[in-house]
Amino acid sequence: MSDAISDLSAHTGYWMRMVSNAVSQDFARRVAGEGVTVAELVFLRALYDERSLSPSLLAIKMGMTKGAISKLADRLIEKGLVTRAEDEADRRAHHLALSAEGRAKVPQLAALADANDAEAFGVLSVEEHAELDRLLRLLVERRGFSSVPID
Amino acid sequence: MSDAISDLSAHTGYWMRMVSNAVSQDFARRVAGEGVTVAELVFLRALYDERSLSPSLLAIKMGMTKGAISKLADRLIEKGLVTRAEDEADRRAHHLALSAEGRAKVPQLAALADANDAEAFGVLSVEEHAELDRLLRLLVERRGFSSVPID
DNA sequence: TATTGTTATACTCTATAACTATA
DNA sequence: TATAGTTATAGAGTATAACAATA
Repeated sequence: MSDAISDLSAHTGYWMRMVSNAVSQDFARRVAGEGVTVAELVFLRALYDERSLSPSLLAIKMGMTKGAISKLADRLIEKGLVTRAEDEADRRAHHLALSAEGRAKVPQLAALADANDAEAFGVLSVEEHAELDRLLRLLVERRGFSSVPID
Repeated sequence: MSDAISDLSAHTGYWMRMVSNAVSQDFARRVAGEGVTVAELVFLRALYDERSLSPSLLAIKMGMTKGAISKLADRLIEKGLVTRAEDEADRRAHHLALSAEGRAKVPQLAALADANDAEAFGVLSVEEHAELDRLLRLLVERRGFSSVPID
């Protein structure tokens, strides 16, 4: 028929995608129960440590475009979790912040993230889990990956 | 302000998504140069070892729905890489197969996959790379993950 | 002119379900 | 009735660029 070529499963990237996607999809299902997507969770989490952030800063922080931030913000404002205000000095600038409801929701979402990670990687021994962490951080460091990952 | 909660970067899943998405996006860019998406590549690769496959079997093999397979097939037929034929015995059934052009393209795409994996994980030592592989396969096995991952 | 944000467009992947044709 | 496939619809993420308002 045709020449034998390397199977997709010969690649580390193949297994990495399989694990990452499965874990992310589990996570997406969990947070969907709280009425948000994973991207929205990251957005809310980024605002949790700040009084407010501009769309531009948030875009850099999340590794997304300004346009994507606008859409996300629209949805979260619609859900009552985020507020948008104009800057008084520079009237081009906006301030995005958590509403009281949004701020209350972040710890619940963080607990879901804890639970998801525990379930996903709890099948590894403590040593294996630590080694996996080390290797992943090593890759991020050596390859220069950045930005919060969004699925 | 608010209670301190665990940072997203405390989770293995966070780093896994970051690495996986970066590697997948690199890969997507590479194969885009050949005019296909990653999902299309997996589709073509699945047909490479067979004379033909039904949409149903392909859906199971790729972990996708029949509807998604239909759309993918439409695009690949449009690109001249795949053919669709009716079964003579059971006129509900279809046969999806690689065109000559499609069959010629798979080894090129496989070479891109090889190169992408080498670049992505070449920053690890041979031992570290092997250990990462082992841990990922362990997770797939113990958690029962399945289906080809599509980004 | 440059910058801040929003809006518009388009494409991919995903999921569900309605629908057609055939068995 | 059940099965094989296609088609329709909708939501989410991504990317690019056009656009309005302000500096």
